[in-house]
Amino acid sequence: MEYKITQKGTEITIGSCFDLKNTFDCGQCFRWEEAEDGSFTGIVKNKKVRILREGESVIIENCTDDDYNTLWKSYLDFDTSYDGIRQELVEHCPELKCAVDSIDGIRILRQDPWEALCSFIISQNNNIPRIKGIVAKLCEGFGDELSDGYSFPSADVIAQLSAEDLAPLRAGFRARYIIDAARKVSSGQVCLEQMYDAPIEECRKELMTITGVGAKVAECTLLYGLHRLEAFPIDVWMKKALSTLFSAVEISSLGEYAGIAQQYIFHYSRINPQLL
DNA sequence: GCCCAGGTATAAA
DNA sequence: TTTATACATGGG
Repeated sequence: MEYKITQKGTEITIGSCFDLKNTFDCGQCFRWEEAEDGSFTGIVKNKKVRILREGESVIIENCTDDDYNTLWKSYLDFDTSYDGIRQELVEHCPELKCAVDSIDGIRILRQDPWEALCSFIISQNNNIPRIKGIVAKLCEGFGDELSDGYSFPSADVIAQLSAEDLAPLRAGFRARYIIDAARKVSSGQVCLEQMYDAPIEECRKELMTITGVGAKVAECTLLYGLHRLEAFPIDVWMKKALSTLFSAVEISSLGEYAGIAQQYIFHYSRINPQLL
């Protein structure tokens, strides 16, 4: 992806395959906030940036050449052609065309696996505004203080705490799940690092040894935290959407990009609730 | 007040 | 192995 450093920040010519709102506000992440002007501000690994679109360009403010190459390029997954994947999905599975066409510019971010695991534990039986609130309180309470904001606290830090220590988060029954996850990750009982390329069935099984991590949270962790694009959250809701909207689509036939297909199916059924 | 949130643990059928 | 319920909390 072509880029240049200007006085505005790092400027990347990307064309159409990056819609900020559809990417940062689709439920895959919980630490990006939209401003009135449509720009988004977020913190990743102790770095805070503001991102905006300007025509064919994406501008990342407060982003050095080094930050771009070592962090943001990967986080925003700029080496993956999402237009290509869309095309491939439709060719592979024409039934998906209406869903793929229903939303534009979604990218799957390469988030930190621990942050994704923790965030999706918090997300269970919860709504997005409150999930964001709990995650923010977790960072403010236990993350490192940065010049302007807080980092996401490490599993090692959370592992030292008890469920009572998390009471200020108002996370309810999820507090003990967060602690259990942190302790298993911190001790190495659950090794997130090796899940980038271990057989996905083994990864699922290992994640689900954590209390409070079921099929859905495990799948979201794999998809959003470990960039396993073949991961597919097969929950009750998605089964229903698939069977009513896409009876011809077999989950197994969605192949290596099932996780991305799922994003389109989810959005399509959201804007066509009468079909469910 | 009431319903619900891209769920999961636990206890019965 | 499949099917109900409780779960903590607060947004709409």
